Amino acid sequence: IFCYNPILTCLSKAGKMEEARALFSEILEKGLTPDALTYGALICGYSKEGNMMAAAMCFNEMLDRGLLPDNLVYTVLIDGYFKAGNVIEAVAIFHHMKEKNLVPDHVTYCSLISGFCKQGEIEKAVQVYQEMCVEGVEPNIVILNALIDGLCKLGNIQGARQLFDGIEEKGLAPDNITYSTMIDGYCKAGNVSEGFKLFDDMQLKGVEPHSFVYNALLNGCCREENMDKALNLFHEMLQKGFATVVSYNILINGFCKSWKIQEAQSLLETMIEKQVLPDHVTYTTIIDWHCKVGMMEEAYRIF
RNA sequence: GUGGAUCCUCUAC
Repeated sequence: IFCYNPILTCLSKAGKMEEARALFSEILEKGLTPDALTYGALICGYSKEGNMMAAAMCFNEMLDRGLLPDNLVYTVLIDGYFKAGNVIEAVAIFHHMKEKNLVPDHVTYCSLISGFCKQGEIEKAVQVYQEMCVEGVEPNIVILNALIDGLCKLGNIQGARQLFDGIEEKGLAPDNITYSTMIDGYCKAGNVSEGFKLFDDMQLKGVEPHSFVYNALLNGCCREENMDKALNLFHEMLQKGFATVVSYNILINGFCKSWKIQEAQSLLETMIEKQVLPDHVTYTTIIDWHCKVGMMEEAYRIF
């Protein structure tokens, strides 16, 4: 079993659950006894791919064998249930974990907070955050990022900004994700200039913006249909090597929204030249807009 | 020790 576990872990991590399942059957056929790590690997893998039925079966089998799931197993289950939209089960698992006297850690709390945020239940997320603080788990930057994002996405940009402004007095420092979250929040709220202000601030603080930050701003410019500004930024990105397939997708969509289908089309050719592989988003965007303007022949050709 | 958490783009739902 000690030989099988690491292989199983690798398969689960790579998302190859059919193979993991086959290996697990082989373990049973050989008369070996799976241990907590064996089940842990399977549960992680299934949860990650959103197969919560299979994850739950493994979890129950594990309990039936008298094996004790650790913090990590509970956390991936909570995370998986939230991502599958099953808040009830996620919360039930959290309670189960506490009944077993396990101590939820940063990652567990973060999964709960982010999960509630994505379900639009920000007050629950805040409640968990407060409970976490009472339990003596100090907030870290990842947790604050999750909360800030939740507030932004629910349109509470002021609340997000308050949390953001309080980061340093907690002895923490905003990172690239913090900035890209806030900047995206401002851009989506229609306040692109505040996004650029934060973009300057972060550089003054020595946090070098990476591609997500640029992409958020790029998208902000496109939403304002300010394609000149978008192109300026894009050239900076090209120079710094931060232009990804997402950056191209944002620009292509921006041009399409401004009815500049030709520009979008030539950008598609540029990206191919530059060895940036178009993905399904690129093609969905281009094809969708060709349909919208009635260029069905061309849409089919690209398809 | 090892497996877990947070940010950007399109369409549809």
